Order: sequence, then C-alpha cells, then structure tokens
Amino acid sequence: MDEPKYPISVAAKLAGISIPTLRMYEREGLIIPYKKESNQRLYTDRDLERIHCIRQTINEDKINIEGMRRILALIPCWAIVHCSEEDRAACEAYNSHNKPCWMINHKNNFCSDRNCLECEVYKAYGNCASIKDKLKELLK
Amino acid sequence: MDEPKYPISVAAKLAGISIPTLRMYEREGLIIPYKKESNQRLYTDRDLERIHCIRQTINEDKINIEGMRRILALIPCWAIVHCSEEDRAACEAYNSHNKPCWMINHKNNFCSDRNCLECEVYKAYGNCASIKDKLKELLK
DNA sequence: TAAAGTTGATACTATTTAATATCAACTTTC
DNA sequence: GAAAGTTGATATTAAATAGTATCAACTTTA
Repeated sequence: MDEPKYPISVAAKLAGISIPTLRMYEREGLIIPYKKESNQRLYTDRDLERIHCIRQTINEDKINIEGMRRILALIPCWAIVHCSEEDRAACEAYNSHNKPCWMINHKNNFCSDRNCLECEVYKAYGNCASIKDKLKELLK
Repeated sequence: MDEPKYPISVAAKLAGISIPTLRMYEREGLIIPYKKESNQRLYTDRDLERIHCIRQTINEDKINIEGMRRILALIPCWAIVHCSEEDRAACEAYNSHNKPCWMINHKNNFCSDRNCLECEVYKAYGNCASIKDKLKELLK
C-alpha cells in the first residue's frame, strides 16, 4: 500500500485523470507523492485511494479546492501528534487556519524532523467523515 | 445586537447585496434570520455581521458555499451543548457530516425544544477561525 | 383600500474554477 | 545516445457557481 511505485503517467491512467491535474492537486496541498532524488514523483496505492477521495469531494460533494484545503486545515494536528505547548505557541499550523499543517515549513518545531508523508495527520484524515470521526473520538 | 429589526430590503442595502442573495444564504444554511408570524424576515445587527463574514469567506477566501457548509458541519456541537450519549447515537447532526446541526430537524432530541437561532453553536462559530479556536480550547 | 414591501420560484448571466493541452528543459530507459 | 517519460510553467476551455432580475401571490403600511 505504501510502496511508491507508480510514475505519474501510470498514476494518472489508474486514477482516470490527466497528469497536470495530479500536479495541481499536489500544488494545492491535497496530496504529497513520494519524490525520487531526481525529483520525479512516485505514487503509492494509498495515494490512489486519496486521489479518488479528492475527486469525490470535488466532483460529487461539490466542495471546491480552497474549501477542501480549509477543511483539512481544521484537523487538530496538535492533539494527534501531541506537540508541546511551547511548540504550539510558535507553530504556524496551530496558529493559522488556511493551510493544513503539511503545507507549512516547520522550523525548530516538533514537526521539523518529521516527515509529513508518514505522519498520521496527513495519512489518516483526508476527508470530512474521517475528520469528524476523529473529533468525536477526541471530544467524548 | 440581537434585536430583529431590519426587514430584508434594509438588510440587503446595509449588506450591499441583493434580496435574492440574502434568501440564498438562508436556503444554503449559512444564516437563520428571525421570522415574524407572517413569515417575513427580520435581521439583527449580529446577522449583518454574519452576512459580512459569509461574503468574506466566499468572495475573498474563495471557499464555495458547499465548502463553507461542510466546515460549519464540523463544529463539535455535541461538545458545546453537552447532549447525552443516547441523544448523540440517534442524532443526525452527530452522525452525518454534510450539514451544520441547525439545518437538521431534531426530533426527540436534546435539541428538539431548543431554538438554533439562540444556540451558541449557531451563534458563536460562523467561520474557520472561530471554529479552530474552539477546537483548540476543547483539545488542550 | 391603494401603494409599497415581502414571499418563494424560475430564468438568466458574468465570473470563476477545475481540468487540459502544450511547451522547452531535464531524466530515465533500453 | 536516441526514444520515451517527467519537470514546472503558461495558455486555453468547458462547466459550475454566486449573484440578479423578474414573476404572481401575499402582507404590511399609511
């Protein structure tokens, strides 16, 4: 599932969309593919699931990309990774509300040496349902 | 602030938008104006603030209406009004994620006899910033 | 009771936006 | 080292969407 194996042309074919669209989703912060040293992308099966979910959100649920990004920005990352209060005080992700945490360049932070691609915050909460479920779990 | 006093033509003028647009925001679940017995709307000053916020979200932040509605649907109402676990188990608002709780017809519920118009959930969390702040407060 | 305002509804429009196509430069493959 | 594939970027397009105008029926105002 998590093995980066599909180059962009294959991923696009499997997802049924064009290559520029895949790049757009990435630019918009909706997905983070693995990158080779040469900067070429490789997609995992989990990425394909995520892409499917993104398409559903945009094409069926009719939420636009900015809306989706703002929803992702509401994931309570601090309560998932359990960073310290000091870290939070200086964290752009914690203190803003227009970008998900994985779109932010974390410096001198709990997240500085962590890889967002492997972080639960990015991996587990790609849509409204999963985010609300997490909130329910955290706010019993 | 909470006194219903402006008929729709005045509210539209004060908000700088057309009457049909005001009705649309209501239909879309973004605002709940007070209604007279004759079904005519009256807007409060707080409504005007909310309308201003809605316009900003749509026109400046570029979040579309469906996106905004989904964001509002993420407000953890259950943790704000403290309804019972049994109520939650059967509550459409708790168990879905596409509409804010005030768009739902609550039956045999903690919220059945409550007026959404006066509920903190509706009143206090009209935008991303306020929602995220509430999550921070609840998830320390 | 006449004039002005509101109701929900339908029809229309100007913009926006998701999605492509195409490009020259670079990387991989065979 | 030639062919195929990828890179980011720009330009273009088809469709969706926020916003209006307009309507007959109803309510309020004066």
